[in-house]
Amino acid sequence: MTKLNSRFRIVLNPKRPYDFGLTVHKPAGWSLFSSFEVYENGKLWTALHIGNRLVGLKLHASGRRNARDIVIDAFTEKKPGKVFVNLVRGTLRAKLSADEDLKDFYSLAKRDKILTNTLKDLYGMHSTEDADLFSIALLAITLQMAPLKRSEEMLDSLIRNYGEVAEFDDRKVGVPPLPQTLANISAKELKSRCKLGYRARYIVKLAAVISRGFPSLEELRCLGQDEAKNKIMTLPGIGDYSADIINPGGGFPIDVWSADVFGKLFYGKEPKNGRKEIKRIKKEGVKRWGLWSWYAFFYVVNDLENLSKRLGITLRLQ
DNA sequence: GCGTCCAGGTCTACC
DNA sequence: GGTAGACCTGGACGC
Repeated sequence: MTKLNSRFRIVLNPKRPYDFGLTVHKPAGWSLFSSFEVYENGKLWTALHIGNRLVGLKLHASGRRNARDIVIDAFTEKKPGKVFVNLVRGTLRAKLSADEDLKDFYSLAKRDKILTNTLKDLYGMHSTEDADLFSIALLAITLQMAPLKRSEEMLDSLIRNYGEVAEFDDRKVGVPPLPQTLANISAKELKSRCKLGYRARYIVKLAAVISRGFPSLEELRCLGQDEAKNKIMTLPGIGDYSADIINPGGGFPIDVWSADVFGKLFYGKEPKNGRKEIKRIKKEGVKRWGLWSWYAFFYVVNDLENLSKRLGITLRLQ
């Protein structure tokens, strides 16, 4: 448990449209930085590592509905200097996509029979960047070959057993372990303590590779979508699907579940064998939405219930 | 209660 | 370059 008693405030003025609630607390239940974060009455308490320091965050929106700022109270163990405050500001500005312009995506979505149905519910929702490469890679690996409930149990167990707890503002938020922590744990121990199965050896190898030095999410973003994906796929246990989840440049991560969803949306029926149809459905999505494929995926899976009603089809929820 | 099947992929060996 | 088979665990299902 790390007590974070020093506090400073950052205010971000995001590019409009920007819906704070939808962006930091996605309708599909995706967390911003940690599965242990808390969202109550329009406020989010979360935590992550920035520049090797644990930082607790309390975020809320302020101002008129169409001109709202993001107000962030940041908590650290020791009083930060000006350089660190600027680092936190820049990091959060990027991770919260405060400078992102969605004009081209909305222009595409308004002309698309599927996406146009999502705009009413999700207008102003931005995709956000995960806390760090290792955190999102852990999520991707625990999602492999497991129902969502089991994936959540594996990830929660990793955080409870090996993660850190940030205590600030009368809240406690667990954050995923650092790669250097898991690089020194045996796969056997990890497997039995966190019920990870064969994924344990991937995670230990992955932790070793990242802790020895690997481009950060920020650096991968600068490489461009294809080059970043090729680089990410060199990581142990990370294949095509997981790389599309991790890639900060975006991807179209189709697995068996989403193959059912997009199969219905594209062809009107669920594929008979989802696993065999993944390639075809992925190709269709990328052809249809191009550079905005990730955003299209993101808007569809966060609006399944409403899409089901509007299109008159049953889309399997997560 | 017990056995079998299989799930929101990836890797490896083999052809 | 393509593909079958192995890989953990736990819930669903049939008996």
